[in-house]
Amino acid sequence: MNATPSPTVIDAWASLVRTEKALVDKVEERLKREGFPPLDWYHVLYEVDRSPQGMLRQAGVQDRTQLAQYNVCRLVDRLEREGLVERRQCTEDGRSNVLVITAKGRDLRRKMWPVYAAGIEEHFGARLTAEEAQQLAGLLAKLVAT
Amino acid sequence: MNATPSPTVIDAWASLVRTEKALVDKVEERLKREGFPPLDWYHVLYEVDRSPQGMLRQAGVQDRTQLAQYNVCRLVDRLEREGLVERRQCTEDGRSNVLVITAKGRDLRRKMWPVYAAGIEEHFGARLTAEEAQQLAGLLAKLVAT
DNA sequence: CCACATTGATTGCAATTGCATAGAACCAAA
DNA sequence: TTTGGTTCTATGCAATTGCAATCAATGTGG
Repeated sequence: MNATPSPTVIDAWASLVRTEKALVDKVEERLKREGFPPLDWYHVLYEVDRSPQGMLRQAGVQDRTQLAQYNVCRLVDRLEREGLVERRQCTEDGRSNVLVITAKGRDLRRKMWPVYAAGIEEHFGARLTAEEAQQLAGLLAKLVAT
Repeated sequence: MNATPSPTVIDAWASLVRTEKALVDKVEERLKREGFPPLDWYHVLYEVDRSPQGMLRQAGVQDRTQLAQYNVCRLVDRLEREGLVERRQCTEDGRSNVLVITAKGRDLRRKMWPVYAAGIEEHFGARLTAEEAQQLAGLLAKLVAT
């Protein structure tokens, strides 16, 4: 049913996996070097922050970040412990939490961004033209079509 | 020194990170479903297997897989415990280990490949033409140039 | 309304990973 | 050949992740 992939495809796959890891490692390392928490913290804060009223259900975070449910749960534990988000009861669904970003959370996100951005630019943006970046995004988009 | 990336670049970056994770998760899930160990096991076995005489130093594994040094060490512990590779003293360098793949290791790798391959094909290969795959690999290659 | 499957969140326990360090072998320069 | 730096591997300990349940709230079909 599924034929074995062509060498071209295998090569492209390997490039994808290796390159992504190499780049993320470099970007993460920069964040760590500057004393910031891991990228996942940023991504969660970002998703909550950009949601209406700075609120988002845990399940929403899960969808947007692709983290496993129990990982979201425990990452939120940590964020909450640090005072970066709050968990509130959801009025519409008794099972859900609504996460609310705090001023401290917003502030951390704001401070992380320039460092994250510099990493993206150095290792990624600076190596592609605008057309190439678009082309890349276009190709990647084809891979997640439903 | 590092300007903030353009929206196009940020979008492409986000696509890269998200897409890679989504695809790897799907492929890993298939392996798990069929009772196989994680992808990293495969990658290590693969690298050792394809090296001359089925031997490779641990440091070589580290270079090729981009795993952290201590992770290679402990992953090799597990592989060794399962009888998939052996650690031997390196005759040329007293610090090094040489990993040797066993028959069992080769066998596992061989059995994992069709499952891995089917995952690559389903989630990746089948969604791209040969030209697109090449294009993608080309773009990714630009990102790791020294 | 009553099962019964589903969804959202949590948690105990085991496995893995990250961090910091150690220690041995090698290497290069004086 | 001694000193000091670097490479390669290993490990104790803490943090994170994965797995497999559990539990409560919803939703659904009869």
